[in-house]
Amino acid sequence: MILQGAVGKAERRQQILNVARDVFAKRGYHTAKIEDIVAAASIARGTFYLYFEDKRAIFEEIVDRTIARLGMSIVRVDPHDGGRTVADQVKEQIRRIVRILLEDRATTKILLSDALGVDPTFDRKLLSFYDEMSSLLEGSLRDGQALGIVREGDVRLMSWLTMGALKEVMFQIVQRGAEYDEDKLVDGTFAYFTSGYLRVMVE
Amino acid sequence: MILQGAVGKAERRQQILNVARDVFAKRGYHTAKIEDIVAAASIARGTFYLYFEDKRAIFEEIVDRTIARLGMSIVRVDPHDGGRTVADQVKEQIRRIVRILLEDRATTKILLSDALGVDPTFDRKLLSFYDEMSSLLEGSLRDGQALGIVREGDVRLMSWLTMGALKEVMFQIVQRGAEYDEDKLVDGTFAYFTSGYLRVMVE
DNA sequence: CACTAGACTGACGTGTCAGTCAGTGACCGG
DNA sequence: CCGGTCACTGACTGACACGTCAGTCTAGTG
Repeated sequence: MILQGAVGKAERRQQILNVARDVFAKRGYHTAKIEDIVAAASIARGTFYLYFEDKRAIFEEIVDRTIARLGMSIVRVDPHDGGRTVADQVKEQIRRIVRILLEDRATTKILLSDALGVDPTFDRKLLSFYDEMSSLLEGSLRDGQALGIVREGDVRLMSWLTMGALKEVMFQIVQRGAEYDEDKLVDGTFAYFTSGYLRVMVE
Repeated sequence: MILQGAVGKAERRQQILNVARDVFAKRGYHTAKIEDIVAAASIARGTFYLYFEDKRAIFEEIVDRTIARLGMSIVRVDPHDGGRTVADQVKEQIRRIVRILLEDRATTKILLSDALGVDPTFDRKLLSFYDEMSSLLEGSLRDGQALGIVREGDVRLMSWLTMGALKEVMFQIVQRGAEYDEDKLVDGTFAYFTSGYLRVMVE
């Protein structure tokens, strides 16, 4: 049995990953130097490269993890679910997304402010993730329209508006390090989707 | 009277500015090299530096112009305006913003995808611009609540949701180079703000 | 034609970092 | 005690792109 000097391989890897996440969150991808990461992790420059291919690779791994979790969290709303109303299911959907994003604020900040513009290949990947999310949402909205629980109108536009609204709120919260009651957040957002906010005679 | 060889100083400056805007829009701030800009403008490296301090300066100038125009376009809604309903005024507000952003798509793309993460100082500037916009909106929403034309609820949250929704739509449109009928866009967005889209029993 | 102003040029010097690699010491099995 | 393995180190290298500046070219002027 081998007793590592200080830490095992997997632990070291995880440690570097965590430190790098914080550094990226604090300084942004381009401003963050490998030097900053290794200094913060108290390891030598070379050690970093024993665990990660290069700067981009570690960044990608950080972002990928959260993207994957977000992707997994999306569940199709089932209008015929006996126990739960559509409203509850939508709320739960919002809650799941909010939870994941607030759980690791550093990564969320990276995802929502720095991840775009790192590298053309990576950009495409991220954009297609958003596309996928958006398409899923569009599909749901179309189903909803068929069932009469979603207002008529351009579903693509609606899905963009919805994604953007959520993204911005999460960005603002992590950006400012603000605490926000999860229920208030979910309910407020749900109310927004349900009925907007402007109460004004039209026509 | 002096007749310049090919172009006057002001024209040259403007030419470089336009070319740089396109290059930034296409490649992103960090990927775009000064070399790309001067090549596209068919000028020498040195010439660039006769007109602009450095890369950051020209980028800032491009973004600043649009930010300033956006800032100027915001008009307070006046509920007691004889001729125009609140609804019309809000629609017009949306239309003004959409117009400015679609008028120069290249700059809009830069503003909404690359401008963050360029430089800590610049980041702060951009964030405080968004803050300002958001505060203005919050104020209007509060007024609206007092008048009973805006639903009760957290105005800060509402303003974030609103800004994000608009930003995302504009981003998607310029990102994809999609054509979108201005009226459909304005009406669709307005409808979203007015009444959301989910038609579902609550409680 | 000689001279000047100033717009323009592009080879060059320089700093910055990402990534490398020869070397060190700890530990282990024989 | 010795050879080997393994995690780790940090000085080093090379590429890249930024910004400069000595020099060119052209159009106006006397």
